[in-house]
Amino acid sequence: MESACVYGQKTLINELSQGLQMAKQLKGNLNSPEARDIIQKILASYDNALLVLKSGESAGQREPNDFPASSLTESLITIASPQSVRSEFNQPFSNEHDPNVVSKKRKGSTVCEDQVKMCTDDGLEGSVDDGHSWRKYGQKDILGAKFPRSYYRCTYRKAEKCLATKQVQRTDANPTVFDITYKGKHTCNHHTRLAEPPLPEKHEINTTHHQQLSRPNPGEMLSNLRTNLTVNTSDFGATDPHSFSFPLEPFGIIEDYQQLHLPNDFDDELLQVYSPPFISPGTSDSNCYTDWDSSPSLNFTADLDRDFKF
DNA sequence: TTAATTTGACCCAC
DNA sequence: GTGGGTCAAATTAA
Repeated sequence: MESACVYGQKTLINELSQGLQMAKQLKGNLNSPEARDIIQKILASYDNALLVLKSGESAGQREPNDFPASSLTESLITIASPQSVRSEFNQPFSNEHDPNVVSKKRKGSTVCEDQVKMCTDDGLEGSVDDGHSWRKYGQKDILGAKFPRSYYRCTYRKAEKCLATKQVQRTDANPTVFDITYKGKHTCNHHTRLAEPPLPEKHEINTTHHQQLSRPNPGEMLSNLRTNLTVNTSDFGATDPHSFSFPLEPFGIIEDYQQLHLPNDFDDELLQVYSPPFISPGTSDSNCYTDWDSSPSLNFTADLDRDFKF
């Protein structure tokens, strides 16, 4: 069983590697700057996927079929459990979660909290959108961090007394990757497209169920990748150089979950709980993965109807 | 005109 | 005293 899973992961790595090589070949054949830019994004996406997979493999912390049913669609997303916040990029993020660092969190701020890691394709903080409307209320330089931390609160804080806040910080190692900490729960009714961000209590779902619902096997992932991951090369000249994407379709993601042969007793609530939260119309040109239990995971979402197929 | 962002100051925990 | 988090006035954008 386990060996089969390992085989599946190796296969996935091999296939991704092949795709990487193909993309490189394509890069050599296309001369337009736009095409090169787009292909560079393909390469970056593959690199990310390989990095994630290989890191998981080397760490040996997780079986290959432990990949959650997330989508590698627009952004690179990692969801860390509240107590185990650790960047796979090996850099500190929130001292609050480091047992070796004293927290200076204000008294009484016992709101629920959760963290995710997101990679935006354009590297813009504004691309980080989770379906909620946020208003920036502060920015601070953080000790030991290259980039300042931004503080956001719900736009409807006053109108609906919604106390949800989030902190967004660009990681040192990879400026296109953001560590995001959510604090508090949205009490407003202004979701634009998605369910709530993952909240701590939602991570407490029993492990068995968790694994059942979130572990597509690599073979299926690869199959989906082959079937659906396409790149339109027919209109390079007319396309915004930054518009290439593994398109992000929130409800497509839900469909992906369903494609993963989830158990029949998989209920809607849990489906929402494990739906990737960071999807927005404004950030539709990067890729994402979701990581449960601080382990790498990968899934390609793909309802692309492009011309080019790997 | 209104809403959002910026930024320095302030508050609080350590 | 230091550093993280928040406030609120000033500025900018829509």
